[in-house]
Amino acid sequence: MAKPIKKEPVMSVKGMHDIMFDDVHYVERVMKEVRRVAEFYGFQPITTPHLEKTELFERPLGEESDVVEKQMYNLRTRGGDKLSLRPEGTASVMRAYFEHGMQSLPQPVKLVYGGSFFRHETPQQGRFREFRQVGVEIIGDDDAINDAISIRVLFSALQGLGLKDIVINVNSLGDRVCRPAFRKELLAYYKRHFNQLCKDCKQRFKDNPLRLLDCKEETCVALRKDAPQMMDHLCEVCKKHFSEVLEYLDEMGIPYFLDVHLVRGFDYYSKTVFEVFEIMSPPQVVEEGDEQGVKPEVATFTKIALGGGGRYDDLGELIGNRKIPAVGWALGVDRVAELMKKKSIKSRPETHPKLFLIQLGPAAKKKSLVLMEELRKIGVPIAHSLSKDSLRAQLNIVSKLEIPLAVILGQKEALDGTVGVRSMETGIQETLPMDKFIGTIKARLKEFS
RNA sequence: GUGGCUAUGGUGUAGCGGCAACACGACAGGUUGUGGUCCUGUUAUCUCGGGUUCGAAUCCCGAUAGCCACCCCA
Repeated sequence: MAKPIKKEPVMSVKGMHDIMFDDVHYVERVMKEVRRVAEFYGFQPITTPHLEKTELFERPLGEESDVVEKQMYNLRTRGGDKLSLRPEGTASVMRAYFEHGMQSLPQPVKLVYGGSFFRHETPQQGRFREFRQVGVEIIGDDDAINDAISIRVLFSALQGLGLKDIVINVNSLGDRVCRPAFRKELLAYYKRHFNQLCKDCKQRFKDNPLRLLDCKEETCVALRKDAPQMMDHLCEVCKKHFSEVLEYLDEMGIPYFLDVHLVRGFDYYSKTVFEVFEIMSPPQVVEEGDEQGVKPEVATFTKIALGGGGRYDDLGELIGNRKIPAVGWALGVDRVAELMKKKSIKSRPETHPKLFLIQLGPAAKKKSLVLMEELRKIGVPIAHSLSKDSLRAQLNIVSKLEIPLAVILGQKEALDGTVGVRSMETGIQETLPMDKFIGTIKARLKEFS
């Protein structure tokens, strides 16, 4: 009388997704393109572990920051070590820099990295708990040319991926010399207007005052118009640095906007900060006859944040107890991949097979294993369905896959030492001796390329 | 963490209190080696648990999950 127990099928973890089929090619293409451009500019690849000591992230990201406070996947080992799944890449790369004595290499050290990162937050469009980032870091030199080069790589990689409407917003956050004074003035200003702030901003006022500047609430936007700007408070060093960055960008013809309200999430940034966006066209009229489809407030330009970064001259001290200037950025790979797909940009060069290998009978099946390997060696992509034995079922698949040539290797052919080559379009089939097959097939394939 | 919306085969949907339907896909076959069409069959305890009712996929409550937005961020 035992009640049948219904087992819930095991599902993937919330916010962590399977990436399948062509989507994998998109993700890989983004990673590869960034790496290709970066390596051209002298960056070297690095891969760091997914798990790090929790403390590596605690100070650099800001112990009050949301990421550290509630978004990190923390775990404790049997030995009692506190570890975390990495929520971002810069701290790890910086750690590696010190750990492997990269100070003794010619400076700056230029590194490119990529992989999965983890944040425990509520998933929504374009934001998952496991997400992929690719990024670069230039460590050990404070010259503004490094800021510019890093942006150069970012921009070129996105262009190389076929994204045309890329815009870079830049700003300077000042440094330890000038930012405290600015912060004080900012707080004083907002203290006077505290009552007009939205609920969230009242919280920001306490936690992260710089963030007051990029609230989207109407009253706060109005308020910030008269708010003090970092730009007016930069010290001489920061001012010079920033204007040099802009000069280099001008020189390279990289389009950018000065966004004086741009701030970034992590504590470790100083001086230059930037974000990269794709400008989306105004939304099209939804469909004819759907009069309610167009909302006027939506009919403006929208932009999608793809990545961002900046300079972090103080991070070295937090991680390696040495002041090491650095600049870098990270790109949201999943977002870029999604965007490319939406824009019908190809994920990879065409490798769709033009040949399908059909086998019939045990002897042919074995021979086809050898034949496939020969084709692979000469670089001919091929499709097959070795687990199906009926000729009809196999031909059916050839049709569905829209493959122009079927190579038929059956019991008879196996005995004769021949293969049949059938054109799916015309139905014409010729029989080739096996030893001539490899030579002939290359020529035949040219018809379809 | 806070809110809104949704939940029917592998996928996309219909049914809105009375036998769960359709399309696509997948698989098998239509007399043992020649495809696309066609035909047949197979593919669902209507997310789960309670309640209302003679009767629930349908109405109500709860759970769970997913999506979207806020916060935050890439």
